[in-house]
Amino acid sequence: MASFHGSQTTPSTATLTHSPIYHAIIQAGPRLKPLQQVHARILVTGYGRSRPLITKLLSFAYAATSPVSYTRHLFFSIPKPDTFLFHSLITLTSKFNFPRESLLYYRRMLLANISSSNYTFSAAIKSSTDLMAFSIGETIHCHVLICGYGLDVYVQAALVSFYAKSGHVRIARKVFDKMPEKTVVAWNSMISGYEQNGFGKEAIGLFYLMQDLGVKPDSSTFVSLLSACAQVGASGLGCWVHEYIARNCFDLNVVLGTALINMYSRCGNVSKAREIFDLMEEKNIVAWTAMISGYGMHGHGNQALELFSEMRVRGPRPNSVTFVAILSACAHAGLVDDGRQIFASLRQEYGLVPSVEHQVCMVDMLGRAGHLNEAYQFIKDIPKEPAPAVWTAMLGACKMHKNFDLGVEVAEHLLSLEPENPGHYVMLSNIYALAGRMDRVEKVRNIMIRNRLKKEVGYSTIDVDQKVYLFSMGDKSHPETNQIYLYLDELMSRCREAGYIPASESVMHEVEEEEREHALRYHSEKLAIAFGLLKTGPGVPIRIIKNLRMCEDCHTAIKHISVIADREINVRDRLRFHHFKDGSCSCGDYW
DNA sequence: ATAGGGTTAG
Repeated sequence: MASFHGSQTTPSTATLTHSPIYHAIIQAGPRLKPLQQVHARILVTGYGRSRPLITKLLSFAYAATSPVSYTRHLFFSIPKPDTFLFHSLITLTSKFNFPRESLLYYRRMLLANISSSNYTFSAAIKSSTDLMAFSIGETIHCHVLICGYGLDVYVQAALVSFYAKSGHVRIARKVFDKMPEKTVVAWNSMISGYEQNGFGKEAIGLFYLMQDLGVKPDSSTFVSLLSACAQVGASGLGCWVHEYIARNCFDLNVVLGTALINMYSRCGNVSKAREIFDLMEEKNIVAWTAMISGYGMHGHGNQALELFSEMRVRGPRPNSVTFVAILSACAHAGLVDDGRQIFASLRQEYGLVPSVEHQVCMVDMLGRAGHLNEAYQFIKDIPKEPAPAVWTAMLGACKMHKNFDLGVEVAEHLLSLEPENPGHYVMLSNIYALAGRMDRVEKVRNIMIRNRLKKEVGYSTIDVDQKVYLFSMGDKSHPETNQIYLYLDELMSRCREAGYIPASESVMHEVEEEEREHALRYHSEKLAIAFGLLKTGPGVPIRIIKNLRMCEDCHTAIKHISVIADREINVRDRLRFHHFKDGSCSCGDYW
C-alpha cells in the first residue's frame, strides 16, 4: 500500500478496496456518526482529497437520516466534483427538502459543463415540483429530451408527478401514457394526481384499469384511492379497499389509517371512522385532526370537543389545521362559548397566529348563532384588510338572519374587492329578493349576464352498486331520464300534499331564464335522490354528495321525502353532512 | 464503484 504514504497522490481503486480505511467506511454503514469518525481519520491521515474515499463516504451518507450538511461538507472538500458528486448533492438536498438549494447545484453543474444523468434529472424535477416552479420543471423536461433520457422510468415517473402536482393533469397523463413500462409508482403518481386535482372519478377509473392490467397495487395506491373514494363518496369501493387491505395483511400504518378515517367519515360513516381511529397504534396530529373534522362534518360538536380535550391531555400538539377542524365543528353545532375559548387558546396557549380560515370559522360560528354584531366587531378587529372569505362568511350570516342593511353593505364591499366573483352577485341578489326588492334583483342579474358571470354549476353524485352516477341540475343525460323525472314529479306532488311549499327564494340560485324554469323542481340532489330511490330496495339508505351547499328548498323537500319514501337520506354538501330521517335532519335546520 | 421515482387532514 505504498500509494497511501503521499498525501499528494490519490490511491487507486484496486489498492483502496484493501485498505483499512475503506473497510472502516463499509463497517460504519449508513450511520452518520461512525461515518464522520472514519472521515476524521481520513483527514488526519492526509487523504482528505481522495476522490474514491470521499465518493464512498458519500454513497453511504446517502442512506443516513439527516446527512445534508455533512454531504455539503464532503462535496466542497473535493476540488473538481464529477457527475456522481453532483448527483449525490442534488439528490440529497432534494430528498431532504432543500429544493431551492438542490436546483442551485443543478444549475452549477450545467455551468460547469458536467453532463447530468437520469439520476440527477429525477431529483431536479422533484425539486421543481416541491418549489411549484412550473417553468423550471418544463425547462428540465427539455434538458431530459435533449439528453435522450425521455424514456427513463424514473425520470418519467418524476415528470408525471411534477405535471400532476402543478395542476397539468392532462400533460401528466400524456407522459404517463408514453411510458413503455409503467411501474406501480407511476400508476400511484397518476392516480394521486387525478385525486389531488379534484378528478376523483378519473382516479378511480385509472385504478380499475390498473387492476385489469394485473398491476399489483401497494399501500400508496390505496391511500390515494381512498382519498378519491372520500372525494366522490364511493363508499362501496371504499369498503372494498378496507376489506382488501385487511385480507392481504397490509400494515395499518398512520397514513393508511388516516386515509380510511377520512374515507369513512366523508362517506357518511363516522362510527366506522372512530373504530379505525381506536384501532390505530400510532396516531399523529393528522389522524387526530381527521377524526375531529369527521365529527365536525356530521354536526357532532360535543364528540369533537371531547376528542380535542383528550388530545390536549394525552395526544400530539394541535396545529393550525386542527384548529380549523375544531372551530368549524363548534360552528356547525352552535357551540359558541367553546369556540370562543378555543380560539383564544390558539394564540395564548399554542402560540399560533390566527389564519384566514380561523377567522372565517369564527365569523361563521358567531354569525350562524345570530351574534351578528359580535361577528362584525370580530372582523373590524382584524389588523389588516380582512380576506374576502371572511366577508363572505359575514354575508352568509346576514342572509341567514335576514339582515338586509348590513347584508347589502357587506355585499357591496365584497364586490369592490372581487368584482369577478359570481357567488357574491348571487348572494346580493338573494338578499334583495328576501327584502322584496325585485327591481334590484333584476339589476344585479343583468350585471351578471352582461359580464358573463356564471355561478359554479351544481351537481350531485350517488353511489349505487359500486358505481358513481352524476347528476347536474335539469340533467337529462341519463338513459332512464324519463322514469327519474316521472318519479320525482310524483314525489314532489306528494310532498306538496304533505304541506311542502316550494320556496321562491331559491330560484335565484340560477341566473339564466331557461334554468330558472326548472330550477326548483330539478335541483341535482333531487334528481339523484329520485334515481337512488328507484334503484335501491326499501331500507337501503340513500347517500348523495353535492358540490355546493344545499339550498333551503331542497332541505325542506328532502325532509318530506324521507317520510314519504320511508328512507334514510344522507347528503354531504360542500360543508357538512345532513342525515334526513323521519322528516327531520341531523343538522337541526342549523347549517 | 457509487444511487433514484409516488403517500395522508379542513
